This record gives sequence, C-alpha cells and structure tokens, in this order.
Amino acid sequence: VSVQTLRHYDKLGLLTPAKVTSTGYRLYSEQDCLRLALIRSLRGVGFKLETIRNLVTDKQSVRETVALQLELLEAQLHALKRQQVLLRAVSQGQEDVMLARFRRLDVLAQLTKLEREAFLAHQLGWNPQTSHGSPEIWAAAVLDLPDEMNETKLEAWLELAELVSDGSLRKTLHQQMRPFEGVDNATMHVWSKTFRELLAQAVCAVKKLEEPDGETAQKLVREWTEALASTLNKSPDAAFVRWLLEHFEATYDPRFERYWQLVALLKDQTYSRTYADAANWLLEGLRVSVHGKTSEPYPV
Amino acid sequence: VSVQTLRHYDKLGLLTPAKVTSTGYRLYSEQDCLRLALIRSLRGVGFKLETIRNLVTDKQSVRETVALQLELLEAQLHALKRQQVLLRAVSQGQEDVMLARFRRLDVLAQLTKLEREAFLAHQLGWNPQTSHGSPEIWAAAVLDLPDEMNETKLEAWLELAELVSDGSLRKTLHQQMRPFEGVDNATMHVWSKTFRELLAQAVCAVKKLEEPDGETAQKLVREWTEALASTLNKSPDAAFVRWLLEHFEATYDPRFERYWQLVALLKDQTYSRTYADAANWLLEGLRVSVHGKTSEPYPV
DNA sequence: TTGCTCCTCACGTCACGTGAGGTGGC
DNA sequence: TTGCTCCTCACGTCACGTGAGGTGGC
Repeated sequence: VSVQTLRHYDKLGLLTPAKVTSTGYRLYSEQDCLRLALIRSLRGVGFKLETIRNLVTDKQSVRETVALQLELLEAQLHALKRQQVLLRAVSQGQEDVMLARFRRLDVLAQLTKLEREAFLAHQLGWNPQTSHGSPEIWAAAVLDLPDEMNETKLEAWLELAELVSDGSLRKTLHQQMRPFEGVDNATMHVWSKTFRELLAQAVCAVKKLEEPDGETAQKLVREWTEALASTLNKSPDAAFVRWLLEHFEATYDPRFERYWQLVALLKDQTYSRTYADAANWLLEGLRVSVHGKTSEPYPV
Repeated sequence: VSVQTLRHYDKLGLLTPAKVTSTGYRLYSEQDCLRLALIRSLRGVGFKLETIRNLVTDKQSVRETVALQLELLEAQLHALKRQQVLLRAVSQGQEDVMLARFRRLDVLAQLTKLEREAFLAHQLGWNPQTSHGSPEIWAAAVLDLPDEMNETKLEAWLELAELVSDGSLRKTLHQQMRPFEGVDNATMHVWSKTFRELLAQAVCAVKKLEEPDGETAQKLVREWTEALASTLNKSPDAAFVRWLLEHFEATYDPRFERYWQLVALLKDQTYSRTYADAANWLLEGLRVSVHGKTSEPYPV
C-alpha cells in the first residue's frame, strides 16, 4: 500500500496511526497493520471506504452489506458480459464498417421483447392477417422470445437478427410460400396438420435407420405429395412431383436450420436435429422417386 | 440523455450543436442525434469520452481499440468473479464471525501456487523427509496445483483450504498412517505398488457388479490383508484382520473423499468415484470376512 | 404574472495519485 | 554535504450530477 493511501485513511479517520512523532511522522503498530489488512481486503471486494468504516465499527450488519454487495456485483457482471458480447460480435468484420455495424448491433441489443418479435416478423415478412403459411409455424419462428437475456442468449439474438437483416432470407421464404398463396385458411389448417403427422412418422423412420429409398420412405413420400397436391388443388401426377422437387431444391437455404437452432436457444428449448433430419430424409425420398435410386449412400 | 450530458459533450467538443440561438439555447440537428446515439452506444460498452472522440474522428483504429477494450473487460470480469466467490463463500456463516472468516478467506485466496501447496502440506502434516506413507499419494494430494485459478477453481480452493484448516483432518490422517510408522522406505514402496494393483483389480470387479461377499472380493481381501501384514511385519491371523477392520472404521472420514474431489477439480482431472467405490467395496469385503455375510444388500 | 425550461459558473463525487515546496535523519 | 524519505497543502482524475443565481418564451 502506498503512503498516500495511509495518509488518505488517516484523514478519513479510518486508520489512525498508534503514534505520531513530534515531527509529524506516522508510526503504525501491529494492530494497525491487521486493521489495514482487513481494510484492504474489504476494498478488494469492492466496498467503499465509508461502508468499510461502518463494517469495522459494527454500525452496519455484515450479512446485509455482503448480500447487497453481491446483488451489485451481479448487476455489474451482467453489464460487463453485455459489453463483451457486443464487442466480440463487432470485432470481426472490416475496419471501415465496424462503427456502422456496432451501431446496428447496439440498437438490436437494446430492443424489448415485443420489439424483437416485431423485428423478426417484419424482416421475415410475416403479417398475421395477410400472410399465408401455417400460423403455428410462424408463431414458433417469431413469438415467445424471452424477456430477459443472458449473454449466451444475447449472442444468439444478435446472430439471429443479423441473419434476417439481409432481405434475402425473406425473399427465399416468400418463394417457399408462394404455392400456398390462394389456399384458404381451413384447407391450410388441414394441410399443416397432415404434414405434422407425416413428419412425426418420418422422425420415427429415421430413428429406425430406414433408408430414404426404402418402402416406408416411399409410402410417406406418396402420402405427402398426394396431400400437398390436394391442398394446392392439383393432380399428383409425375409432372407435379417433378415440379415439387424443383421447388424445394430452388428454395432450400441452409440458414433456415441455423435460424431454428438460434430460436431454440433463445427459448430454452433443446434443439434437436430430428425434424431437420426427417425433412431432409423425406426430400431425399422425393429425389429417389423422381430420379430413381442414386449410387451414393444416404449420409446419416 | 440528460441536458447535463449534452452540455458536457459540448464543452469537450465531442458533440457541438448544429445551431445556437442568440440567447444561448443549443439546437441539435438530425445528424447530431445520430452522432449522439453513436456516442451513447460507445459509452455503453465502456469506452471513455476521449477514446470515443478518437474513434469517431478516425484518429484511432477501431479494431485495435475494440481488441484492447475486450482485454480490459476480461480483466474486469475476472476481478468481479473473484469478488463474487469471496463474498458468496463468506455470506453463509454467523454474523459475528463473518469479518474474521472473510479475513482468512481473502488471505487464502491471495496465496501463490507454492504457498497454497505449502499450506496444504502443513495442514495435513506432510514433511517429505520425515513423513511416512506413500510419497506418490502425498504428492498427488498436495502438489501440482494450478498457477492461475478461475472462479470455479478459486471456490474449490477455498473449500479445500477450509476443509484442512481445522486440525482434525490432520489428526485423523496421522491415525491412519500410524501403523506404518516404523516401516522403511523400500518396504513401503513395495506395499504401495501392491496396493495399487489390488485397487485396480477391485475397480474392475466393481465394474462387473461383483458382490463384496463374492469369491473375487474375498480373494482380493485375503491378498490385501496378507500383503499388509507382511509390510507391518505381523502375521495375518484373525486377530490382525479384526484389528485392521477396527483401524479402518476408526480412521474413516468422509471429508477425504471431498478432498480428492476438490483436488481433481483444481487439477482439471475428471474426478470419478471409481477409486473411492473400489476402496469401500474392499472394506465391505473385509467386514464380511470378519462378521460374516450381512443381511443388508450392499448399496451400489 | 406564473411556472417551466434553458443558460452559465462552480463545486461535489470516489479513492486515491501527483506534483510543489519544505524538513528531518543517515 | 548529499540523497532519501517523510510531511502538508492543493489540485487532478472521470463523466457527469447538483445546486446557485439568472433569464427568455408561453
């Protein structure tokens, strides 16, 4: 400890030397040293000098003061972690756009729950009144975000927000939905129920390690295309199936999987690849039914 | 933002209003607002005003400044976590001893690697020259502690240090070692090698779910007692086996297991209960060989 | 005329650190 | 005599916040 510190404590009356010589020199006793060590220790956990004075003179409950300090620490840690997430996120990227990007990220990080949901809805082009597509899936993709976010969630949110900021995901999504444009709500509801059931069966089949060119897969693919054709008011002929495969391949985007992963993290849901795997397995089955069996084995 | 903040930024020349009326009122433009937002965002991640001025006027590399700030944050987080661990550790316990305990814990937390090792050795009563018992086990219990500790390790270290601070563990340990007092180093080395092999076999047996009253266990117990008797220069008769069981039961202390658990955490070793389980299984086998088969099933 | 907001100037916050200018002991 | 350390007094740090005392627009 510096001599300035000792003088400072003396001035505050927090640590008065045992003796002062006639020439003004401060002489400290063993006891003073112990007291000084205690003061330094208490300073080391962040108490202010006035609080320390109260603690060592028994004017303030140690337990209560410690509890208070712990709360304060919690808040400080939260703030620092937020700063860390933002700075880390911005630290990669080109020098000349860093400030602009930082600006955007900070705004995104400050949004409230409702604003975050509205942001996602807007960027993905969801309007509950006019959008087509299953309302349940839209809600799962956009709503029920958490109120408070810890650092992991904040990081996920920033990645998610940047993922959708670029308008391209919205366009792809619109392409994906296009075939359903004219379908009325009731029909749509039936379709999404059927599809959920098919997907559940596909999940089971994938678990049993069934191949996408096997009987189960081909049966599911047939049911799937037939249900979809009926929903879209078309006949499930070979041309339709070919069109369907082309449609899926044209509107496929790997970022959607990352999207669901991040959303699951934000909602404290354990993300499992099962649904994505099942969907890919069905798509592979569709490919087989169009092009015939491929020579490459299906990657599990 | 408060009007004082704006005045402050104006004084520093960080944000000069676009217009000032003849009566001295500051009028800000849209651009000023954007600049203000950027300044507030940069303040929000902990940059000081001078740094911000350099950043917005391109006098300082954003990338370098961000990297520097991240390092600073890391250090601050480390410090805050240390405070948190100390305060949490002290927060339970009686009001009137909290300050004294805090004092002790802070001293313990500040020790260097060598001092921590010396502390453990001293509290457990280990002196490499004069102590009996296997040097390898002593070293595993006391040496190779980490240099730097994160918050988890610091917490473990404080618990470990308090565990051994009370002299009772040292006494129990001394009791445990007592039978080996007169044994010379060479004999001791042979014994500890034999015991390690026996323990390894016991681990295998426990994995195979063998019962402590089964053949394997009884065979191992017999080898164990015979080796121990030979080490201690005694005959492995019924009286010796009875004395052995009494000795183990008298010097058993559950805190030893916690000790090894904490040491494993400090050394980044994954602690598995297998050795403790195997030792207990052998002890139970010893019990069976002394008292006969108990009616209670052995808890796995 | 009455609130209200803005202004400037200056001092306070918190725990010391840093000179300026001076003095006592080896 | 020469460094060295101690002393006091006073100001600086950092980003504002807080009065004191005064003024312009509704």
